Amino acid sequence: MGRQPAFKRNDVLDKASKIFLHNGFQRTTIKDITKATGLQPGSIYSAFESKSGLYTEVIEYYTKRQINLLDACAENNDTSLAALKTFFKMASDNIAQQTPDAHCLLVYGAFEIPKKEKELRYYVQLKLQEIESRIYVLLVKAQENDEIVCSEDPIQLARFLMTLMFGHRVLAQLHASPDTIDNTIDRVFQVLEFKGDK
Amino acid sequence: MGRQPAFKRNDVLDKASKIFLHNGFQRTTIKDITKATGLQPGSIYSAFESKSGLYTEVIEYYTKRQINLLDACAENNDTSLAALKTFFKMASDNIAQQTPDAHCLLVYGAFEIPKKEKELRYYVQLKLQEIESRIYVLLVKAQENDEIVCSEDPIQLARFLMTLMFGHRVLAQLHASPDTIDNTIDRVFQVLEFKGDK
DNA sequence: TTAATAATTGATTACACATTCATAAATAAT
DNA sequence: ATTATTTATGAATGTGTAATCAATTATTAA
Repeated sequence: MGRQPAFKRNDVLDKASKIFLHNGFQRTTIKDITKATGLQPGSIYSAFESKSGLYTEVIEYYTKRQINLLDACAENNDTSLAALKTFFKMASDNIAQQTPDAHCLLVYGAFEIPKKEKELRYYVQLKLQEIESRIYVLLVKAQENDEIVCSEDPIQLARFLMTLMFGHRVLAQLHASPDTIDNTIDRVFQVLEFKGDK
Repeated sequence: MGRQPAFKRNDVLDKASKIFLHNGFQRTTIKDITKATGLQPGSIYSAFESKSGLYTEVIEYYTKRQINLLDACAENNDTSLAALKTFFKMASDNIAQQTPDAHCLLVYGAFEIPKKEKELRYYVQLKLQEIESRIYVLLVKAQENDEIVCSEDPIQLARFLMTLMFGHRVLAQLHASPDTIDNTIDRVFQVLEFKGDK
């Protein structure tokens, strides 16, 4: 009973995520959201409570998509190592090509969400850890199959890969050249693959 | 002729840099600056023209200090490799200890300066390149003295180190654990030192 | 002393923006 | 049809803040 919502929640999240990804949390205005979605402020507030509330759901939506991407890599590659390489290569291609996906909502948020928005900041951390733990799982599998060096702690390796990815997200903001990015990736996987002596 | 300024420019820059480092460009208000410096808005505007103008000078001031740090490392270490290690270890200690210097004004700015502030963003890029080129010089020296692997392009190595540092600055925002940071550094210098087989 | 110049003061202005709310419109149960 | 319930509308509100400016104070040259 009652009037039907005139929008699909995921549509709004999708459009909002694109805007947040481009302008960040602070510099995205409700007006931007209304323009992109065709909704009025009141509708947005009744559906998401606040700008922070909307952002929280966008983060959830975004992270799900990233994890789906990682899962797809795991399915479509023969080895876990290949899956990881594909995942990182995809990200770096986006950065090199300066597509909208060059940026990461979570890394962006880590810098940009106001300090007083404690829950929001915490949530970002949580979501990055979710991604890290998926990478960890792939690394463990890769070690079990002797695809990568086994003497290293996979927890530390996962954090190393995350750190690399973070660095790339900074490069994305700086419009770094494609070869800088590729080169860095190659170097890091050398570490994993134990090929210091190439 | 005319009244004397009641402040030393560098004092203002120093105090402002601490605030910008903590709150970023966007969330630092002129009121914050007036509180920290004891100056009134009018004085700040007549001295620095605008918030962006002040920020620009702060960036210059900050970068000079970073480069002085790097130069000091070069002087106080026997080898260029040791100098680089010391420099990165210093930064990572700040991150691990969560000191104010855990954050980098330039990396922070890369994410956070509004896109329309084109000159400011460009300036940040420029300053990061200045730091990169100092690191490049040290890497070339290290190669000349066979301290690190010679088969690699020192330009790419410098960018690799910068990327690592960028990643660390993200970790700083996320309150990463000290051992995560140290571990990552060790791993990267393994690459430089060619010790895949430790 | 006086005039010319420069810096300081801080209230004021103008604007951007998150959020609200009274009113209107749609939907479903009775 | 009527009523109850939910959603949509968009103008209005309140707040925070970058920037301004007329009045004031200090400094120096003549």
